[in-house]
Amino acid sequence: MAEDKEHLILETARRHFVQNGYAATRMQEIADDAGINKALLHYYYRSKEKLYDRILTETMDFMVPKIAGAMISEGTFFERLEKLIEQYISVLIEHPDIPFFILTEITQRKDKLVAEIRNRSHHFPAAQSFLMQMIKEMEEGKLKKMPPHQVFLNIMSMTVFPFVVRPVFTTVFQQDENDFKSMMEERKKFLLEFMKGALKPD
Amino acid sequence: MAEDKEHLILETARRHFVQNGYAATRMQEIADDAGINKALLHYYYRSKEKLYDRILTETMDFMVPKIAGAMISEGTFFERLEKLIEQYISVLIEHPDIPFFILTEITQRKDKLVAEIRNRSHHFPAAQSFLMQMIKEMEEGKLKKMPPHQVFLNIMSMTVFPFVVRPVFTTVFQQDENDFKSMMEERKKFLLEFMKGALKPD
DNA sequence: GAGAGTTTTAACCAAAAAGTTAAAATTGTT
DNA sequence: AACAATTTTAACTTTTTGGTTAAAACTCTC
Repeated sequence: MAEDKEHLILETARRHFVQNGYAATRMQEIADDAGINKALLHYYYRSKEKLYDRILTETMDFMVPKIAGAMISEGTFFERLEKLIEQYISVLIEHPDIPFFILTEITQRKDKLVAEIRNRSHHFPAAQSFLMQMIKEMEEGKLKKMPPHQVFLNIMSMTVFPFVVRPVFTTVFQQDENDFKSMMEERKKFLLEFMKGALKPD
Repeated sequence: MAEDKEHLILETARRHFVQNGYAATRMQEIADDAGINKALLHYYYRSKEKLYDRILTETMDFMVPKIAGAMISEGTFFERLEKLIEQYISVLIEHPDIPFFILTEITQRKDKLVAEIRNRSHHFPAAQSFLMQMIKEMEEGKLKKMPPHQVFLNIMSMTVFPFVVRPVFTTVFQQDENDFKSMMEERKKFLLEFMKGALKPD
């Protein structure tokens, strides 16, 4: 029972912080939502900031290895790109609020976020190696020559952005969660084909 | 002098709301930053919410016609795409915080935002017409056949997303504002070429 | 059933922030 | 100079929110 409540609090807090950000999250609401009282909240987690820090750290612990892991596979550039897109979108379908969470708190808590990113610098080589292979295959003529960082930005944009705008998107186009999910499923294959077309040498 | 102060307050409030969002913005900070006192703030704008609403409305009045206007030009699909990318990125270079602002307040004030979007439904045909031409040229074989809404999402992603992640991006890659600006300038031409490669029929 | 650990109750405190007020001071206009 | 409009001053109230406390109640284990 004890760890149950402790865990329940953490998961409820996660939902609130991730969906609403730090400033807009109320301790009372977390308590109400978890069906417990504020006193217990502070019994387990001393303060709002400590609770938030824990969520941020756990989120980074979860996401960074996923992204990095998706970039360090073996094979040709397109084989690696396929894994990256496939794995990345799959994780985001499961956790669609995380990109927005990370972005929301940039302005407020940029220093904290950047520190968390820097703490995980051992994952940086994954992105490096992915970029290097892109550059190599461009030089070998297997891919059309273009600015690698712009291409990288394109890949990131096209995978992550839909999840960032999801709340507007689904509302404006009157989609439900399942419509969006299946559009993102379709998107895995589509994005790879799209990138192949764009990067194929003339 | 009178309208000066009124205007100064509005512009200062705009900066704060746009950069920090509603919840994290303090009326006192707006007053301090504008070099006036809180009393005057309420003398002109009755409450925080009214002030915020005004900023949101003005922002939408500014952005929606810009985006729509960029989509309704004449010419071939690629001519129209060129204008869209060129105009859209130019506006965002001038107002890099706006995409983030709009996104930040989705979760909190989604209803307000969606209402503001719906109020401007007379601009929807612009996007419609842009999509229609894409579909037409796909059917004529001038463009490779692919899901039009996915292509549209790609265009939006690649134009807007860089501005959303700009704060992390510049920090992590130790860029300054000018580095970012020139990267976005380069991006105008790059994106068009990229899209041409991706959409060219085999 | 004794005792440790957990949870609730209910009231409370302190700080932050929004908002109000009234009088005085300043500025602009004629 | 007189008057109206603007702006400041400074103290104040109210609301919201994070955080605390102490006692009681409950639960689980031995």
